[in-house]
Amino acid sequence: MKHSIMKKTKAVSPVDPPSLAERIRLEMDSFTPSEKRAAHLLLSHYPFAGLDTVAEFATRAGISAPSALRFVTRLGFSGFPDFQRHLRGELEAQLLSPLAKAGPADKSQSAPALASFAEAVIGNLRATVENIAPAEFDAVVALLSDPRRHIHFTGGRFTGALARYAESHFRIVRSQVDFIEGQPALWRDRMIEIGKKDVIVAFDIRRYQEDVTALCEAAAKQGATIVLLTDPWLSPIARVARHVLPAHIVAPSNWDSSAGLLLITEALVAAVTKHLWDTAKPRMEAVERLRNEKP
Amino acid sequence: MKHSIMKKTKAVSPVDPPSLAERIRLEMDSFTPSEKRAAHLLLSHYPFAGLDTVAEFATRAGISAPSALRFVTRLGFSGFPDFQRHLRGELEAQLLSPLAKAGPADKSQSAPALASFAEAVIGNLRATVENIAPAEFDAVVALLSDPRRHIHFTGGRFTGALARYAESHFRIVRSQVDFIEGQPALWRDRMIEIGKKDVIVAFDIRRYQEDVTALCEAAAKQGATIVLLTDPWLSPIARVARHVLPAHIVAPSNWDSSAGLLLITEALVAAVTKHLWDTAKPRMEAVERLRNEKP
DNA sequence: CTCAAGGTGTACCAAAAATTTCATATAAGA
DNA sequence: TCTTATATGAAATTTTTGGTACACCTTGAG
Repeated sequence: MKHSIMKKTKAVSPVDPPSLAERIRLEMDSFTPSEKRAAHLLLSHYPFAGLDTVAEFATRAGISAPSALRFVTRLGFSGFPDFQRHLRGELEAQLLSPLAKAGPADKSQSAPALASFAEAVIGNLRATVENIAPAEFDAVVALLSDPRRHIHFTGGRFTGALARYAESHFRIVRSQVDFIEGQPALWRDRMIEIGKKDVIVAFDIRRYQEDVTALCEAAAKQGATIVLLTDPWLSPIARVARHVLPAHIVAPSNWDSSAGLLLITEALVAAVTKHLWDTAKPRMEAVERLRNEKP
Repeated sequence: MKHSIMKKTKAVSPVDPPSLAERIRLEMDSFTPSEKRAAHLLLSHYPFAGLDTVAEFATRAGISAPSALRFVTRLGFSGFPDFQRHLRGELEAQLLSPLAKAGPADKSQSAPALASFAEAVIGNLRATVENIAPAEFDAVVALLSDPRRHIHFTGGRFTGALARYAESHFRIVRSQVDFIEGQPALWRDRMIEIGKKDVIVAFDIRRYQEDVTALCEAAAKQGATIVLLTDPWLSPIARVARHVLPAHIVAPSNWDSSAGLLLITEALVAAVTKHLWDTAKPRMEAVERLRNEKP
């Protein structure tokens, strides 16, 4: 009972944790006079008043150090440092949740390349989310969560890396996952294996690559389901795709930004992992175990 | 007299920005290696990392207590307690100004998976930008723009894809670019070629991979310059890295998000492309031409 | 008015933290 | 290559802090 409060160092429960302040308010009338003084000080400058030394805290509360000690002990802490740790923990959790904070104004001037680039990318992400129908997203999640399906990832010269990134995650979450190189010579023969049970997840943005298009068209002809991650102008693959998830890609650069594609990818990974958690968890544990037994 | 503590730290200027964090970012390149580590730790968990004891702070930063002391002294504080007082002061001012902001009423529940995931990622990007010293970023840009250097990209099982992504862009912008596979068997022999003229750009986030670390250590020993893209907890590679660019990676998922790493990567690509434009442009045109003449 | 029974503060001690010292390692300069 | 300057950490030292024992109040019941 006593120290049940402190275990919560990182529990990150969805509901706001019962702040210490709240508890103090509740128990206020059961406190001794000195304790009340301490409580009032703490509540009036919560939680900063408690971050000083005991001596400081006691003085400001108008009591003696031992009384301050007794106060925190009574709250269930094992000592003053323990009490402070808790306060800091609360503070950190509170400050981190609305981390949008983002310093105001001024820095834009000195804003180096990185900052302005980031703002553009953030704009892309927002626009990307806006333009994707939740239903479409959910449908893709359901598709990729179907254990009977075989999932193939592929992409172009730049986006191929994203396809790899996706594959390396899905490979752990579920079985029947692989990566197909874009060059026709490398997939021509595998195409015979592709059928209705297969899903192709293709990444393709402008300067659309003919070989990736060819791959998807061939697969579609065999009855495979195509999921396309592309830009707002839509890769020609869209013609044969069942699901299309477009991402905004324009950035203050000579190159396009793939951040939106990565966002969708990671969101899909997260959603599918959650969806398949019962089977994914053991798989992930098994992978961990295999990695750790280093010969 | 009693309450003097609360007000002492704030220089009640109407504009509050001279945050310590900002100053640290500015002076970053004038720091010694140990000081940089301390600075990175502090910035990545600002300001909470500094609220512990010196010993704790030093350990987490991977340096000794005296070095931590020297760091805060260098920042102009008379000692560690003084430094902590300042941090608390900033924190209090910051938390009190937009009072009652953080409405605990969160709509995250009703928001679709993609949207809430995007918000978290955007938060990560902002935090990432905040915590990278412009000077550090610029230094890396200069390094990667040096045509006499040979650039090698590498990464772990997930981040390897990002390294590939980086490589596929830089390869077009400049010469002397390649990708090194993480497994020791694949790079052992190449290591003889690595020397002072080489730059290793390593991607490594938690569940840090031993083989990537080994690669970097070996390369560093040969005199190569290491650039590290990692998370705020810093991969062990940081010990041998000349430049460290940390990205926030925590997302509402069972997996970490690499969006911050991608952001940095793309910003680097953009900056280097611009920097080398005179030589990059002809290269890019040549690549286009070669691609188009499809036999 | 006396006498418990908590409540509180003073004085002291032990523990922990901050800081200084100094030898060693590392990088810069000649 | 040899020096010199600088950076760094282990260990010793000093200072501060948290914690405790105990005596002194205060209060309320008999």
